[in-house]
Amino acid sequence: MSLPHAILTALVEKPSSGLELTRRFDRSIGYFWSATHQQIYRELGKLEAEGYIRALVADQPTRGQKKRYEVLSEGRAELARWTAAPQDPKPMRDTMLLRLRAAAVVGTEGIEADLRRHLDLHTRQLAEYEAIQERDFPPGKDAPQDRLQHLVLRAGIDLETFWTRWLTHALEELGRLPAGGGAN
Amino acid sequence: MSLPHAILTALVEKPSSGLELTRRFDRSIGYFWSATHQQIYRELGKLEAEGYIRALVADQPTRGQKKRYEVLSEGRAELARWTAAPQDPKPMRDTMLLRLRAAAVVGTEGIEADLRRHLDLHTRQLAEYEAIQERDFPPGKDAPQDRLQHLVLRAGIDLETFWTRWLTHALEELGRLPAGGGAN
DNA sequence: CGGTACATGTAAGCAGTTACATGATTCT
DNA sequence: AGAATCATGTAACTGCTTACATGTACCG
Repeated sequence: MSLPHAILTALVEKPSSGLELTRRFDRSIGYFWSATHQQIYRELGKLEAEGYIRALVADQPTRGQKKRYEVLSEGRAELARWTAAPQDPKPMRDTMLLRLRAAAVVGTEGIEADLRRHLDLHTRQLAEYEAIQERDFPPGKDAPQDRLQHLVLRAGIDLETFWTRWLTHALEELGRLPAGGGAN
Repeated sequence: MSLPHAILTALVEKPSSGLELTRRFDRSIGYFWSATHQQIYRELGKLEAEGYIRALVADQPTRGQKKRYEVLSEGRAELARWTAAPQDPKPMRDTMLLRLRAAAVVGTEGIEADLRRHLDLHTRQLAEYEAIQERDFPPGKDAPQDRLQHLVLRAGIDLETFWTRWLTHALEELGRLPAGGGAN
């Protein structure tokens, strides 16, 4: 039940239309909670029905017409409630780790190329995060309101740093292996 | 499409019944691909129907009767194919990061306790991983067949290390904040 | 007036979660 | 015989993904 709250957060930060939200999810919020435009439109409908947000539009027509949504006080209250409520961390689910475990029994044939590709993708993502950090959080001045945003960005940077290091290490190990088939 | 391959991997490592698989997912494979017993039984049925695995049982009855599955050569081939096939990394989805971003606009009230709780949970998980490392991969001897398994375990250790550090840092930042309400 | 980009939506399907049901075995 | 545990399943639901549909505005 996180998507509605991701949308509420985005709308509190700045009232937007569905497509604007979609773009913002691609840029910033989507870095840790991705969503497609279909999910967003569906969820906007629900949030409006529940009285958490309100559409500002010249009423009548509905398709192709731009709608701008804003958060109502009930929505803001729900977001605050959700933020404070305890939630268990979800168990990790990572396909690459699973594939390496599978490679241990069926052989490492072919996985190296994809490890390299992932390393490249994570390296790019890391560079993107670091560019954002330099732009939005230059060293020296550190406004207290921005501390939380910076903290979240730093999680992204540290995670991508972890992946680039781990993938590099994995490629080293793979190169040192007797090559080809797995155990059994 | 990862669950069937997680199950195939587990079954290649060791033929098992549904419940045995469930337990092994709780202990080891589930550390990076969790699954409940309902998912596992459903998926075992599909895998059998597709001719990837075979049940060894005294035929007739079905409920309450223990079934042991083994992987057929088609299943092994499918697993090898899947392991080598390129797959894009899934965008991250983390609720705690989302909550912190929400806290930046609706206030940090109440989130600190859950950050502490998560720090505790991740600290325990890290300790569990390190215990496994000491038991299964003692320093010094390093059989080449085990290198891949160790690599995967190390990913778990490094990830939990990241979370404990980041959560500690987050709690420090939170304590240094003007307390209570967010921006706006 | 035809094409492209903008903007909002519908429908179908799949994967994962939660709650519940049922049979078999073992222990007292 | 009754209770606890082992073992296998069914059903309903929620959330996410993929593919497609429809309308509007603008540009040449």
